[in-house]
Formats: sequence, C-alpha cells, structure tokens
Amino acid sequence: MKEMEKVYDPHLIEKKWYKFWLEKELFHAEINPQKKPYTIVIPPPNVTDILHMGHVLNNTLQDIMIRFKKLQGFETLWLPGTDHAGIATQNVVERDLEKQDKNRHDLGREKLVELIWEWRKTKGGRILDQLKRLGASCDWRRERFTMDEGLSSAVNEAFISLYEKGLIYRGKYIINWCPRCNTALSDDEVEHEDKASHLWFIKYPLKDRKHEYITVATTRPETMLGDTAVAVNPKDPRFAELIGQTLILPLIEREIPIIADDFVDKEFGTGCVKVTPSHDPNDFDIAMRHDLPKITIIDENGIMNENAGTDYAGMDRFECREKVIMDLRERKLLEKIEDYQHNVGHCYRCHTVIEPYLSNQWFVKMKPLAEKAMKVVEEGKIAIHPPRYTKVFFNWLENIRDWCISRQIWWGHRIPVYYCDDCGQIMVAKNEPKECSKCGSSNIHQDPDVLDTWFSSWLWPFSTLGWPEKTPELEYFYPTDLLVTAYDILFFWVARMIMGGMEMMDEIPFKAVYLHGLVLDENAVKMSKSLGNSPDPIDIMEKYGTDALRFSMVFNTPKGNDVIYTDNLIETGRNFANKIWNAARFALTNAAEIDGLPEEIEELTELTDKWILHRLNEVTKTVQAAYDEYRFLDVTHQLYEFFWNEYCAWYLEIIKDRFYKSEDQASIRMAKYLMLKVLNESLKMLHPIMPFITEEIWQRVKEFYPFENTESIMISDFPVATDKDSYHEESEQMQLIFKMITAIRSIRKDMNVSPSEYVEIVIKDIFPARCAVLQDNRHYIKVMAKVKEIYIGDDAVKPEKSTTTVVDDIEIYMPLEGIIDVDKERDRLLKKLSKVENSLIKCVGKLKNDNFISNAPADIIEQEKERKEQLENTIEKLKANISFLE
RNA sequence: GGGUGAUUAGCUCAGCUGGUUAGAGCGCUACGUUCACAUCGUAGAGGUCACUGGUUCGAAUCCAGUAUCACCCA
Repeated sequence: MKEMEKVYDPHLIEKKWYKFWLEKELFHAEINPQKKPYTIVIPPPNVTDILHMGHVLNNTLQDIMIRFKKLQGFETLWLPGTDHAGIATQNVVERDLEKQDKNRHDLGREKLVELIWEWRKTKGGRILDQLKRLGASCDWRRERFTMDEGLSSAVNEAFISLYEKGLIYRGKYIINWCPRCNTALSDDEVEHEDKASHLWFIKYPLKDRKHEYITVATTRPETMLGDTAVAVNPKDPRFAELIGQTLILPLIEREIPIIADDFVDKEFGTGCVKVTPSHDPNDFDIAMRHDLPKITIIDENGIMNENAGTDYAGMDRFECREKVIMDLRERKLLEKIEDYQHNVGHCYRCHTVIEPYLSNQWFVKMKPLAEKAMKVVEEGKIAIHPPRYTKVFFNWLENIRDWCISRQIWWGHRIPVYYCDDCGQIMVAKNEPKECSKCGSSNIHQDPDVLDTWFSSWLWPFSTLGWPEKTPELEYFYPTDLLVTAYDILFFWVARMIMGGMEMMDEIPFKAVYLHGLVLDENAVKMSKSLGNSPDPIDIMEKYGTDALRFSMVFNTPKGNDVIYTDNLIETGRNFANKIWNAARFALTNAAEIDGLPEEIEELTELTDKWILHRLNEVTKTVQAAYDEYRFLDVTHQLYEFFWNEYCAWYLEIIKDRFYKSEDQASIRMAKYLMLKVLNESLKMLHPIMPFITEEIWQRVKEFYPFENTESIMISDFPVATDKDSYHEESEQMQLIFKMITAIRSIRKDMNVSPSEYVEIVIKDIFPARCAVLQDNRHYIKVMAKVKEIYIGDDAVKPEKSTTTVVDDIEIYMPLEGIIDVDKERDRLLKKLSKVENSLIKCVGKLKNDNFISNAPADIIEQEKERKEQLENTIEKLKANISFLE
C-alpha cells in the first residue's frame, strides 16, 4: 500500500480524481432503457459569471443529488450550460469599447454582435471550468448555451406558438426603462429600494378663479412638465365642485382639466393627484380611462426633451428636478416640503434609477399561463421544498402581470417579427419572409429588438434536450427530476419554467424544486460584487480543500435558509477530512498487518462488534432518508457524529486492544472486517458530499476489502439498511458500558489522577442481569478507563478511602492512594444529589396526577415508573455515600 | 399596505407528526505530546427554548395575541 501522509493534503488528489472521472466518462449519461433516469438541468450561470459562494452552494447541492442517485443505480444526467445574459454581456463588451472611445453605434449591430461572440469564445463561460474544480459531475458532452442554434430555434418556436395562440401581443404601454442600458426591463428585473426623499406640495392655479389654486403632492416634481390633468376622488366632498374646472399648469402654462377617478386615495397627500400619463403607470391607466393626451417629456437617456419646455429641455432628469423646485419656489407655488420614504426602482444590472417610460413593447399574457402552473403545484405534481415557498409561489402567481419581453439591445434572440414597410403588415415567422403576405411588397424589415434572456431560460429544461425536435433524449430524460436554485429566482425563473413546460410540452419541467438560501458574510449581509464581501471560492478550495468547502457549506446551511460564511466554518470541514484521512490511515495500516478477512459475518462474539453493526445500520437508514428528503444538513450531521464520535472515538479505540494484545485470530479478523466495512460504507455515504477524499481512500480500501468490483466509488452502490432491528439490545448494553467508562474517566479527572496511571475500580450493581453484562464486558472498561483491577458484583463493598459516583443506580468506587478531600467529595455528591432529586420531584408529580395516569399512553406511564424507581435508587445510594463521609 | 419567515448555550444553528436529563459546530475551562489524527484526545462549564395567554394529563414543539428582526411583493 502507498504510504499515507500524516495530514490530509487535498491538492494533488483532487486534480487526479477529477481527471480520472472524466477519462472514464463517469459523468456521461446515455439513454439506457435498463435503468431509470435521474435528471437535473443546471441553473445556467451567465456567460459573464465567475464563481461565487452562491454558485458553490447551489452546485454542491446538485452534485450531491446526482452522485447520490448514481450510487443508487440511476442513469443520472446533470446537464450543464450557460445563458447569454443579454444586458450583462453586452455591457461587458460595451465597456471595453468605451475604453477605446467607441460606442456600439460606431460599430453597428452586426459588428457588435460579432464582437460579443468573440468575447464569449475567449472569455465567456469561465465559471464552467471553475465548477469542475468544485467536483461537479456534469455531463460536459451535453453542455448547452442559450444562443446555440438549437436553443435559438426553441425560442423562435415558443414565440411563434404563443403569438399564434394570442398569448403574445405588442402594445404601447408604460414599462420599466433603464436610461443607462437603454432598454426595457420586466417588472421583476427592477429592484426596489427604500429611500429617504420628500413630498413636494405644489400649487396649481385655477384658470377661472384668479388667486385660487389646488395643491398636489408629488415625489417627482420634474414630471409636472408632462402633466395633462389633476385627478381627485369622485367621492371626495372637498373637491366635488371643482371637477371639470380647468387649471393652469405652472411653468408650462398649459391648460389641464380636473377629473374624477376612483384610483385617487383621499388620504394620500392633499387628495389631489397630478396625472403624468407618459411617466407613471398609474397615471397612464387614468389617462386611458379619461382619454387624456400623453406627453413624453423625458427621453430614453433620462434627459428632458423639447416637450419639457425650453427652460428645461436638455437637462438631466434629476438636475431638472432641482430647477423645477427652484422655479416653483420663486413663483411662490411651492406650498411645503415633507420628508417621505419611498420605494425607488433600480435596474438590477446597473443600479440606475428606473424611468417609467411609454413605449412600444412586446408582452406575454401571463394569466392563462399562471393558471396552469398553479394547477400542477396545487395537484402536487411538482413538489416545492421547503414547502413554505409554495405559498409564496401562489401569492405571486395570483397577482401576476403581463411580462414585457422585448429588449432594446443587440445581443440576444432577435424577435421573429417582420414588418412590411409599405402596408404595415406584421408577419411572425421563423425565417424572414420574401414578400409581404398582404401586399406582396418586398420592403420588409425585422423587429430590431431582442427577447428578454429569461425568454430562453424558461425553455431550458426541454430546449437543452432537443425541443422543438422530438428527440430520444427528450423522451427519456424529460421531465427532469429536480431543480435546485436559490429562492431569489423563484419568480424570475422557476415559476416561468413551469409555465413554459406546461405551455410548450404540456408536461411539468421537473418533479421537484429545491430552494436553498443565500450566502451571507459574517455580518449577515448578502454577498455581492459591489460590496466586495465575497471571498473567492477558488482561494478557499486552495487553502482548505474542495471537500472541506463542500462539507462545511452543507453542514452549516439550514434547509431553505441563508448561510453565514466565515473562514472558521470551513475549518470544520477541513478537520473532518483530516479525521477521515487518519481513521483510514489507521484502518489500512492495521488491515495490512493482518491476514485474511472472514467471508461474511459469522456469529459475532464481541459486544462492541454487535453495537457498531447496529449503529451502522441505523445511520444508514437515517442518512438515506435524509438524502431522499433533501435534508442535507441532517446527512452531514449524522455522518459526522457517527464517524467521529462512534466509529473513531469508540470503535477504533476499543479494537486496538484486540489488534495489539489478543491471541484470538478469528476475533481479530472480525474486527478488521468490521473496521473496513464501516469505513467503506461511511465513505460511500459521504461520497456525494466529499467526492475527492472518499474516492482516494476507497481506492485504497478496495485492496483489502475485496467485495468491491467497480472502478470508482462513484459507481459503486449506496449502502442498504436492513429493516430488522438486529442487535438493538446489545447496543443498549454497549451504551451502558460507555456510560461506566465516561463516569470513571470523570472521577479520575475530578480526583486529579494522572491520565497515564492505572486505577482500581469496584462496581456495585444489585440487578443480576445488568451486573452480568458489566461482568462479561469488563475488559472494555479496563482498557478504555485505564483500570488495572476491577470488581463487579451486588456484594461489592466500598473500599476504605475511596471516591464514589453513582451512574443511574450503579455505584462506582475508586480507591485512592492518598487522603480523600472529604469536603470536595461531599460537594460533588451533594450537587449530583440535588440534580437527581429535582428530576424525581418532577417524575413523582406526574405519577401522582390522576389525569396523567388515566390519559397518558401505557408505555409512557411505564417508562415514567421505571424512571422513578431508578431515581429513587440513585438517591438512596448517593445519600448512603454522603453519610459515609460524615 | 399585502405576503412569508425568524426569535433555543457567548456566536451560527439542529430539534420531523406534542412525552428527551433540550442537542451540534465554533468559542470557553482544566488536564494530556500513549505507537491514526494537537486539523488531536479526555473531562467539563454554559440554556427560565423572545414575551403573554390558551388547548392538553403533558408544550421549545399546537393555537391566538404582543414585541423585535429579516426577506419578498406593491
């Protein structure tokens, strides 16, 4: 066997095994009718992305499920890829252009798109290589990109079919406009932020009553230049007689009417609302109802245009606000200013303040799609984990609004709509028509806009498998099994994929959704590029190892909740990896020195062997269930506890005695067999979480444990627990022995007995059966508690000058060489006594309660009675020993 | 304004369908360099489970309300 270093060093090992897995094509999935498929499509990162902690969590969880299912014998496909991220990617390349003092218009559309493809080829998709570093078992041969030919064709197909069903329409509406990106955004691409601002109260004079005016309150005074009315609530008696009157809009001196509309909230501000149809969605709706003119005063760059009047045209919108306020004040038309908190929308890509903007855009009608999506979740066809997000999902879908899908950028899927320049005919088609379908003209141009990137993402689960072609892959792998993503894109993506799947495939896109939390920094602030509070995961992997990172993330991530990252969190994983390494080092070294393994488990003689087998079976059961239910935190905690505190701390320690001192070869072989069995099965259960170290050790275990015949742990088999409750009783007996050992160690410590010194122990237990168990297994106590002589019996007598402890109702005496500190001893026992007495009071209280006796289940009452007896015995013994000290 | 959640040890969090002596990791204290591991071992300290009511024989767990915080939507 190759020598194992004293400390686990992940560096070489990780690269070696990833290469090995790739070479053996273990990540590749093929259509295999013999096996059941298990499919996950990756949430495609942006081509511009580099790996951050959120990706680490997200992809670790996916890899865990894929590896777990692979171990269970499924044909697993984890389909990777990236998304073209329209705005973000174009931004990156445009910034490069800026450095050369150029803009996209200098280049023109074709050149720019060419340049972006070039960027994508050379610099894009770096994150996929970083995922390899993380150990991701993606089928790289099936990598997809949302701008691939196939996926582009899927986008066209989807657009056309929705258009033909009447679910896509074009119209002039107020949309969210980013003046910096120069494009429309959908509602959920806008991030709202509470900002301290003001409410400005502005006087609008009445035309026919000199010196009379009404006051409106606004958060955006500059938009008054585009006002075309003032609205009041029809039920508001204060203004009833003013309805129909005409106002003179200050600064612009335009005549505008006072109208009545139910939308107006009587309580807000003055109860009079200025109406700016071109720059506010609510005002737009009012204008539609009252047929008001719509005057656009801000252009697509956020600059005031000629409609704003000569004083303001050409000014930036925020600069203009200042001037409008100044001018109003000068004319004594500014009544007052109040502090006001309001929610300002920002572009999620560049954080510029969004401008509600009136323009021609394409929309998807969402109501009919949302209904289908709600139905499949309602019926349980798609399970959302954790389930509480189901409510959030419904709440959003019930209030859904139409989806603006056109973007005024060049990088993306161009809208498959063509216009006839002569007759205005609109044609929707996969390829550019030669002539107008109405007038036959050949003067045709395509819509210049591209589609929202999410318009291709929502097709991802099936477009990546070949749709709209009817491919065998689609037939075999679809619907996918699980989607893993952070809860923050539940609406952006998850909900839309369900709609897309139902609409295009008439089938759910995945059977389950697992939503995890976000990664926060040590101050519980969301990590972000702009704050610079996100460590580079590659550095962490470099420093601690990939398995350590993966394990620690999962070990500390509550289901569906956020995880707070600190470096010392990763130490847990690193230390655990080292523990596994060293346990293996011990096991393999000892395995090498002993000849032969038993063929199978023969009759077990050692209690500790029965115990560890029982525990292994129990842990296998709970771990498997935890994986099945996506309780990854439980998986890691169970395995950590079992491996460290049971296998290493007890089992390995106990069998050392057999290895070094026993003459019984059969017993030694059995210990060796079990030592390797538990190690082997632990490795398999840990493999989905810590793929590298488990592979490295498993390959070594294989040499001694000839029951494995695959070339990688990845494709071995997940341990199977038996249902029969074997060795349950023996396991309880072993627990008692452990308790005795711990108690002895504890009094040794209390009495300052040197750790290397062997002591004598006398144990008095009046129950014959239990006493026999202690008798039969005294060798464990001797070895583990450093005991040279031990007497166990119901006739045991407390030796002179000895210290005492009572465990359950068993007395343990430890004779001491010197003089006992009587006071200290008494304090110790009194403290213990008071604890036990308190427990007894509670216990007796319950049993005295008639209601308890008549209502509680029999086994609970029985349990309580037994407990009472034991507590009483314990108290009696403690008291006797205390009085002995008097 | 609407919605969803959180409040358990110094810190970060487990605790599933009500019955435990309420757990873990990190941190802390004491002791220990024994032949797998000091990225370790052994022992230990530390909690009126936010608050107030209710349901129940029995509540950290179920219900209602209060307070504080967080996130999402408008």
